[in-house]
Amino acid sequence: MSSVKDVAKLAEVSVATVSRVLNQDPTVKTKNRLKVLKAIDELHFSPNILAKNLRKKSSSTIVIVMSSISNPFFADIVKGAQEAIRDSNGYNMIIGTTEWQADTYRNMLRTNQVDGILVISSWANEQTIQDLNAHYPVVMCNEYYENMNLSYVAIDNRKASYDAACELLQRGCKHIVYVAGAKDSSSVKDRLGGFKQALADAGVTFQPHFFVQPKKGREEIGTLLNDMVDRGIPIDGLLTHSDLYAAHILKGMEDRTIHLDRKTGLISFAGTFVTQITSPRISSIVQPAYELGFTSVQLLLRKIKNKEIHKSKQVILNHQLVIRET
Amino acid sequence: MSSVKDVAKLAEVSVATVSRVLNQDPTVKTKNRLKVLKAIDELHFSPNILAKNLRKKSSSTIVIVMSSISNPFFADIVKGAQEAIRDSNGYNMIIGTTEWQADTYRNMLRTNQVDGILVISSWANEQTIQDLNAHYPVVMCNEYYENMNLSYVAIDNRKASYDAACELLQRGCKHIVYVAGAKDSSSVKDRLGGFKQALADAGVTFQPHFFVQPKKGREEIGTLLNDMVDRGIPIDGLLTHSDLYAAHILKGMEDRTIHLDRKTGLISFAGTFVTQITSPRISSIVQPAYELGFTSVQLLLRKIKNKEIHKSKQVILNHQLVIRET
DNA sequence: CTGAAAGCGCTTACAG
DNA sequence: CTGAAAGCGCTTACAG
Repeated sequence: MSSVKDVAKLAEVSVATVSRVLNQDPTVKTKNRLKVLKAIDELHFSPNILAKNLRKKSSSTIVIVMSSISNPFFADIVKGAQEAIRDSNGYNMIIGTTEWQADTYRNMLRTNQVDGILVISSWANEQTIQDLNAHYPVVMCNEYYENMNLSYVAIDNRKASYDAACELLQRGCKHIVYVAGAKDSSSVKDRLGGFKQALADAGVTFQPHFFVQPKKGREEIGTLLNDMVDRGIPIDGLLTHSDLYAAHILKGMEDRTIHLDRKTGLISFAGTFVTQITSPRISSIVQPAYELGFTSVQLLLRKIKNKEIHKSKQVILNHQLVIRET
Repeated sequence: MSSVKDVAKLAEVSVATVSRVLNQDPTVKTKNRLKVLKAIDELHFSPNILAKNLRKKSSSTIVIVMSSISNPFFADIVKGAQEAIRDSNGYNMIIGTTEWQADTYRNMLRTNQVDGILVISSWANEQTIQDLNAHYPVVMCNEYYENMNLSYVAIDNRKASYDAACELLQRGCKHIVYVAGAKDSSSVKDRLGGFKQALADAGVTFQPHFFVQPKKGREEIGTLLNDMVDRGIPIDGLLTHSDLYAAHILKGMEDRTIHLDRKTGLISFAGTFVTQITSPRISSIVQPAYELGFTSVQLLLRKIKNKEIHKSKQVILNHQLVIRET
């Protein structure tokens, strides 16, 4: 419960000197420094961060917003982010929830509760991001918006999707269903673009009814696909936006005639642990989740430290096509 | 960038009045209130939370500590917690990481950055919890410590484990391997206790070499179990501390002679989505993750609001044995 | 019902 | 190298 005042009194110096010791100001004479350190120790003093941030108008804290905490892919990104924070010496990170509105985050930034914001995936619309990005340090991870001088870290989703589609086409798949993500984010668009491109390059016509976008949740996929099977539409390949989609498809298809293996391929994004516990194990475009998080935080911290709000940088990390049992 | 001072000037009242309007003080005359509200609107003012908390010595924020963000069971708990926070009108929640040391949390509590702490699972040792619990509002979720007047929410792990073991015994399993959690937490102990009790009640001797505790990570389980199989030790049932253990066992055993189905049973804790995407689907003790989180936050908020640091309450929620395909 | 003033616990020009 | 003082943006007794 002690404050700098108490420490100052005990150490027989001014509060200014205490503050200087706290902030490693080299001008403090060793003798005084030692006295202060001793007093701090005796009183079990530690500074009030609230007061410090209020005064300094900065918090050495970033907030990371995730659309869904239960997605294992995001969890891996967070691990990378944590590591970068640990390497940052002095910065902290809090995890915000999507429950909070954009206003909450804007306020946190405005009042210096946090110095910057890392947006993982598509939590907010373009307008919101643009608004935040104009005034505060923002980095997006995994998704992006064009034409707004935004810093982001992602993979080349178009290329990744193209690669996956080529793999399926090479296996001889002709009737490939594309299961898109629920929201119309950049990754959803880019991946669909890459998929179509691969078909076109292989001389295969893209059939609109092979495009499936479950807007209401994972359960819907099963229904949608089973409908297709029941209507006699042939399916000999699938490319899905997420591992969990793929896992649910695998389960949903189990008691149908369609059998998903290495011939009738199933490839998913993003290669989390989920792809390793299903039977068969799911082939996937593995995204460097850890690096995505790590690099994003590096970018954000650089922005904050160098006060480069209006300087943006884009980093594209490499993906990898890993063939497992589908 | 405006402050109460700016608002006061524009509304032609004192900052005290502005503050009163901000805090819904009913004594402010309607005319003044309207003037203030208008000024707030015009200036796009919103209060600086840092300054407010510093002055009020409370933050209306709780922090939730999780041992692992990537565990789907914990993610479900967090969802419940979020819902309770939303119902709380006015409280916020931040998610802390295990990276932070106990000191960080103690400091957050001491300097009113947060009003209370919710500890999910076993993040800290008994001494740390006791220390925090003596001075600040603490609630534990999913785990507990005895003899320290601690509030917690959990299931009856002993009973749950007993139930699961009985199911296996009833199926005729004689050689049941028990795969314990890595840390020696209350749930790990209680579940082992329940398991042993069930064996005893059924007249089956507990064999120490049927107790497996992978301390180094999930990968170890496969090795440990395969060793047993290779040494000719018969296994006709398994009870595991987590869904992920079970999922990995299922994969690890695939190419062994042992086949895990509804006869040679496999039952896991806690029934997350993981148990539904494996083949076969894993039977499990389903824990009410959402309710665990929800109830924990309720308990914590009550403690904070009523300033009942030294009054503790324990809530035991019901578990459920769900038989799927193992 | 309202305002002037003190204070939450820090940091930082400024003067010496 | 150090201290007195101002100030970050709020809230809250206190007096009127």
